[in-house]
Amino acid sequence: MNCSAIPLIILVGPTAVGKTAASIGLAKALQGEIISGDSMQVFRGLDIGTAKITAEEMEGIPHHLIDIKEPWETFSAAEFKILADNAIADIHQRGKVPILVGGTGFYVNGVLYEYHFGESITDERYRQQLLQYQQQHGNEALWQLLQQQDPLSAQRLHYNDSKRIIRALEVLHVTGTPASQRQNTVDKQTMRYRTAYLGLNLPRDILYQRINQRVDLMIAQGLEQEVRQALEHGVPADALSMTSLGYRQMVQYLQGEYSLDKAIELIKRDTRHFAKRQLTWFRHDPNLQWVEKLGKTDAQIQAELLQLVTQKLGL
RNA sequence: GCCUCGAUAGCUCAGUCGGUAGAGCAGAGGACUGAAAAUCCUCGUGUCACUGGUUCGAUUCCGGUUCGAGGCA
Repeated sequence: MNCSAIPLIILVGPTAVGKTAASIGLAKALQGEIISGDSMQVFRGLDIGTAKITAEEMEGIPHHLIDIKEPWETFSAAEFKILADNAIADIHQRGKVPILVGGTGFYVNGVLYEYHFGESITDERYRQQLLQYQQQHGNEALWQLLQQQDPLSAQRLHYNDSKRIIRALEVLHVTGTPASQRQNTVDKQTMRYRTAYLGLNLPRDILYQRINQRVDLMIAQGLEQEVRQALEHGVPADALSMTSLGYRQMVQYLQGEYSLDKAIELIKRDTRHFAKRQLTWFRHDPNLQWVEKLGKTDAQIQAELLQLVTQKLGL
């Protein structure tokens, strides 16, 4: 699909860096609409723990791909790509500027670059079988299975990365072709849209401080109650949405695995780890232009972002 | 005041029968093709509290000092 004529702004950055606030400024200045590029804000009812933007904070700017799934449903990068493409086309047709904002690097890449996800291919039962096999025979035996059936994929995957090994086996099982053959090599020279790709960043220690503070704020806002309600409303404790930061630890706390203090500490730590992984993902993208927030006012940051957009897209 | 125990990585601690040290956590770097807030890989960091002594050599043994914990008066 060639959409390369459509202009797109993408704003990324680690969690808690301040993407949300910055995105509103951009949208206002550019007649934009926002598409959330976030794997967890798609779930209804998960507001506090995902730091979801509130109606007031939106300031009238339309937001897409937030609250589109129930918390017991699943979601994927491939589905995100389809929905995001549709939203971008729709926004563009109405004469507005699409702005993709989020921290899920994999989702962003699916929209930005040509990833061949293919048709829907999952087989829950086969996955369960493999999981059982893994529990009985261990990680290396599972890897051996892949080594026999798709040596190329096996070579790329560490034998402990059982999640990806299971996926590779599943792909082969369902489609009959090895994952290594279905996957294309991504050419980062070619972006699918006419894109201004921007990243917001802060020095690590300041970012970590903000994360710690934000977790405290989430607790004060009633994260515990939000998780309790989700569970009461029938969201399984092992649902995809409950594996995310904040929810996973709260569920374990509520199940009596450890104290609330311990849960808070773990949420902070795991969120710091997450921010670090996000940085690793974004850092190596040749198309991403960084804006350092340190020592600048919101207005200065805004001006800098706008300047980069103008430079790139001529908007 | 006396006695006992402790002082080793940012934190919690292990260890060296004398040859300058190691785990976990924190932290750093990396991977990522339909679970990605997931999953996985790699990696340091030290005046071994201070100060004398014994010794070829002391973080390790002995003495003293400081700090901390407990006990006895």
